[in-house]
Amino acid sequence: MSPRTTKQLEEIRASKRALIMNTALKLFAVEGYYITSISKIASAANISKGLLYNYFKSKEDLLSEIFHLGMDEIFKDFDPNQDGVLTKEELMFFIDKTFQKLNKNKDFWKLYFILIMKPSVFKIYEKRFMELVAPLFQTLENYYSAKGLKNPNAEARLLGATLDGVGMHYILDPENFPIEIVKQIIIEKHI
Amino acid sequence: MSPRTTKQLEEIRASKRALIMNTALKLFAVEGYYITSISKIASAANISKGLLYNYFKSKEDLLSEIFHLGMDEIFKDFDPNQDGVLTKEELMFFIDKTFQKLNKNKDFWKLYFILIMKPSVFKIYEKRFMELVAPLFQTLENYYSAKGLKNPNAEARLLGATLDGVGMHYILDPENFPIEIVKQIIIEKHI
Amino acid sequence: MSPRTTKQLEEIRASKRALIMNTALKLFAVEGYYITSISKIASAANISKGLLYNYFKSKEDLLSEIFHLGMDEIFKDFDPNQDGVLTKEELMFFIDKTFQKLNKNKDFWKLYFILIMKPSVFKIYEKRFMELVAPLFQTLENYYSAKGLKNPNAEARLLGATLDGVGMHYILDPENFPIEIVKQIIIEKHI
Amino acid sequence: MSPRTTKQLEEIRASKRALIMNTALKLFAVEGYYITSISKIASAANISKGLLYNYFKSKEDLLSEIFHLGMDEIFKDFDPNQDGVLTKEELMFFIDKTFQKLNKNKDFWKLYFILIMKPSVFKIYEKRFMELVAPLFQTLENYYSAKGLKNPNAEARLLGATLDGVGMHYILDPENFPIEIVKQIIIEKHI
DNA sequence: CATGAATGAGCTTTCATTCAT
DNA sequence: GATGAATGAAAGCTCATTCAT
Repeated sequence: MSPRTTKQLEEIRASKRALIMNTALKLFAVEGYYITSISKIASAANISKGLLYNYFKSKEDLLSEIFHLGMDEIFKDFDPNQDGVLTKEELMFFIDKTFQKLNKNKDFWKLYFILIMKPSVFKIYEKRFMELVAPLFQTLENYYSAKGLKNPNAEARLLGATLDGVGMHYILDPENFPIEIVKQIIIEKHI
Repeated sequence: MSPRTTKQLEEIRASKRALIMNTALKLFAVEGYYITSISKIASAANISKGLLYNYFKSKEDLLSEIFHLGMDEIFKDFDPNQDGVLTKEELMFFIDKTFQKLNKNKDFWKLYFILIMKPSVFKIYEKRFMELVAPLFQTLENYYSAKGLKNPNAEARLLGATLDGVGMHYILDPENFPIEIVKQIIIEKHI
Repeated sequence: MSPRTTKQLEEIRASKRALIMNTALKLFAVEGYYITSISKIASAANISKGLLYNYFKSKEDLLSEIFHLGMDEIFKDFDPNQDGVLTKEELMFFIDKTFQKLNKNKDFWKLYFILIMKPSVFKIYEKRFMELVAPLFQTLENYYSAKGLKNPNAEARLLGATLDGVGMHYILDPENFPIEIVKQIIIEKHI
Repeated sequence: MSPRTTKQLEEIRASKRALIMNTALKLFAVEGYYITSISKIASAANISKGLLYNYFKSKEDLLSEIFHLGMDEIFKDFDPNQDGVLTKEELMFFIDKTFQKLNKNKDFWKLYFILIMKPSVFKIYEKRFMELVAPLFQTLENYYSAKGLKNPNAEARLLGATLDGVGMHYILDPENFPIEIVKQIIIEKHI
């Protein structure tokens, strides 16, 4: 009789939004962004095409929302006390956490690797990406600097690249990649 | 006015084929595979769309040919004497060579990173890829084994992943990435 | 807390109906009929899309209602005593009144000119339109006939067309069109 | 065997372009611009949708091309010796010619009246339109000025508006509108 | 060998309309 | 009376591919 309350509506919107984003994330990661049509997403989420556009302005917007949300979630707890100082234990914890996240969000990371290489798309995310990643690199650099290494910046860059490379290889072939031992070796070499 | 000899015709075909492939490689790397239309490739190569189909049976085929040729070229001299034994000097040379190639073929490597992550596409190339890469990994593993390391396979995998990660980061931001110093550190850490 | 009386409800309905029609008229005139979506009208009128359909059974129906109401209002006082006889003063008054109305209802007249040319739409309104306009033309014809002119019908038709043409030009460029002087000339030429 | 000559291609392009424009003009005039879908145009012209986009960048572009070509053709011989001086005979000739053109290009004129009132569209054509029409009005003004009339500009504007109004009414109801007699009366009143 | 007009399937997107609440 | 989530048909447009020349 009476219209739904604001709270009800918000719940509907939030849960449907999440449904669409999760469905799309999976498809984007498994099939690729261009291959995945709006129709496919809609029917996989059991909604109409039209409704999707009620939640997202465009296909690109949907991608962008997924990516930003993912980045925020992934990076949010890499920011423990923000003092910029890293102990040996903290760095070990950081690396450990990285691998845990990789395991828990394979779909997102697959999308991340796909997107990060997409020329036209990377520019859109570059700024946000740099904002999130820059402090991380700085902290790492400080760590290596305090350790007395000659090229702390290069060491930090190398660790970042190594983690990305390992992530890529692991995601491409999760069954055969010796992820645990590799993690140990990284800790030995880079701490 | 005499008809072209078979040899001349073959030369024309070969050079036109190369022209198309190089044009497409550049566009694929810079703009992306889906964005790049056959029309664009044809007009960038100053030929007609029809002619392109005279050389490649589909857009996907063109991509595949580029990728395979690239892979073959890139990997062909990583196979020096095939004895499977690597000295310290040879490994250093190998790493050095890897970075040189990265620099000389940025377009190809960009395409390589894009494609390798594309789920639907990777499967097509997986076999050939593994054939090319497997002996490399084996040789590396032997090297680390001979060196007495505990986990030679993981060490080999890690070096591969590290090189890929560095390649990715370097290609994304060639101006700022300290490629030379990173190379030195890799040599220190992994040899 | 007592339920609203029937009369109150009727008032609410009437005023909301008018609100929707005025909002839509403005948007139709300024943006065009097809461009203006139901959503836009609803949000401009601060109501829900659903409610709009409580008052009008379709977009076309809304347009039709606006147009009919406008026509009725515009033409209602062109029918003073219905005796079909027009004095010179009455004709001057008529022309004057026409221009006044043009000024007061520019939005409606713009819509009128747009719609009158729309083939598919004109047929819908043609009958009502003719019913309203025919007596006017008849009266004008009688006037010219009484004045002894050779082609009273053509004179009446010409005056009608002239007023429409002037209306169009005035609405397209209200700042520069010398409406007052033009009115005087029309009076001179056509009375 | 050999590809078509440039001349052949030009002929194909020109005739197909004209076919599309004529088909679209008719449909736009009879059904309206928005109602007429690209599919309808294509199938009325017996070509595929895709081919239409080979000749026109967009639906709007097609409309624009039709309108501009029409305007140019219509106005091109209203520019006899460009001396800006009009004799009584020339003005009569001008009015006569106007009505002839109206008759020969009813479809175009219908489209013209539809478009000229379309808010969003008129702005696109305004400039070209003004360039074509302004000298005409100037010449008319000079004529009335030379005749010693008090308000030559308003007289010119009125004649323009009258011709447009008559055009509109005639097009809306060609069978019943006494076009010939009306023309005579206009000549009497405005010359 | 070479051309580009032509096709048509399939894409993203819009929007009038419905209906459970 | 009032809401807005949901639908689905249809729109404009793109593009890999074909084929007559």
